[in-house]
Amino acid sequence: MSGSTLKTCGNKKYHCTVELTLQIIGGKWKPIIIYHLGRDGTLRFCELKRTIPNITQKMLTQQLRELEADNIVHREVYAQVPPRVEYSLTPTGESVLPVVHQLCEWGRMYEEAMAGLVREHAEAV
Amino acid sequence: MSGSTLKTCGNKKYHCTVELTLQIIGGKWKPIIIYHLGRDGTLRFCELKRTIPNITQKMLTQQLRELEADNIVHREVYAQVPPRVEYSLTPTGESVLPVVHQLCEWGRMYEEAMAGLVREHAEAV
DNA sequence: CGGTATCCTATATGATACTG
DNA sequence: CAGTATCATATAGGATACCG
Repeated sequence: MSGSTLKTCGNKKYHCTVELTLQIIGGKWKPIIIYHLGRDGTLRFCELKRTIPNITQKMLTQQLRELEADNIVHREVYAQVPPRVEYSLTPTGESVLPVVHQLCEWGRMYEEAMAGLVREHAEAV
Repeated sequence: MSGSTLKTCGNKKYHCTVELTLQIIGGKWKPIIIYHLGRDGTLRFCELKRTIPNITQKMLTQQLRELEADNIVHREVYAQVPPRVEYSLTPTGESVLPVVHQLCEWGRMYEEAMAGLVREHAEAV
C-alpha cells in the first residue's frame, strides 16, 4: 500500500488499489447509478434520470460513459426513433455491488452513532 | 436511496449514506491514512509523512484535521519541545477499517481481471 | 517537529441551450 | 428520447515559504 510507484489500469493511474476503486466508483453519482442498476437490472436513460432527480442530463451521460469505459456498465442501443438506450451492470459491475452496499451500510451506522453522540451531549447539558 | 431530501450529519450534507461515507473517507489520502493507522496503531505526524511519501505537509495536516472533526482519528498533543503529536484511530475509525480493506480488495480483483482481459485480447490478435 | 499562510492549477460539477 | 456543446463555478489538491 502507498508505495511511490505509479501503477496503471486502463486510463487510471494510482498508487494503491483503494485509489483505483475510488476512481472507478467514487464519483458523486456513480454509486447511486450502480445501486439502481443493481436493484432494477436494466434501466433506460430517462428512467435513470427520473430515479435520480437531482442529476443533470450532462452528468448522467458523463458518469455512464465513464462506467462503461471501466467495464462496470453495459450500454445497449436500439436503432429506433425515438431512440432507446438501455443500461445494465456487467458482471464486473455486479461484483462491485457488495462494496457499494457496505459503503451505504457503514454510513447508516455512522449516522446513528453521531445522532447518539449529539443526544448524549444534549442530555449532559 | 437517492431521495431528493438533503440530510445533515455534522458538517456534511448528503442525500444517501453512500455519499456520507465517501465524504468522510473519500479524500485522496484519507483511506491511506486510515489504513496505516489501522495497521500501526499510533503514528506521529512525521512518521505518517514518511510512510506516505508523495503527500505534502499541507494535505496531511488538512486530511488529518478533517478525519479528527469526523471522529475517525484521535489527535494527542504532548507539550514538549520539539513538539510531539500522535495520531490513532478512534473506535469509529476502527469500524471503518473493513470498508477500506474491501475497497482495497475489490481494486485488486479488478486490476487482475482487467489484466486478464488485456492478455486475452493480445492472444486473440 | 508540527504545523500555517498564500497563491496557484486541475478537476469535478452544474446551468443552460441546442440537436438528430 | 438521448444525447452534445458551451460556459461558468466550486472544490480539491499542490508548490512554496515561513513560524513557534
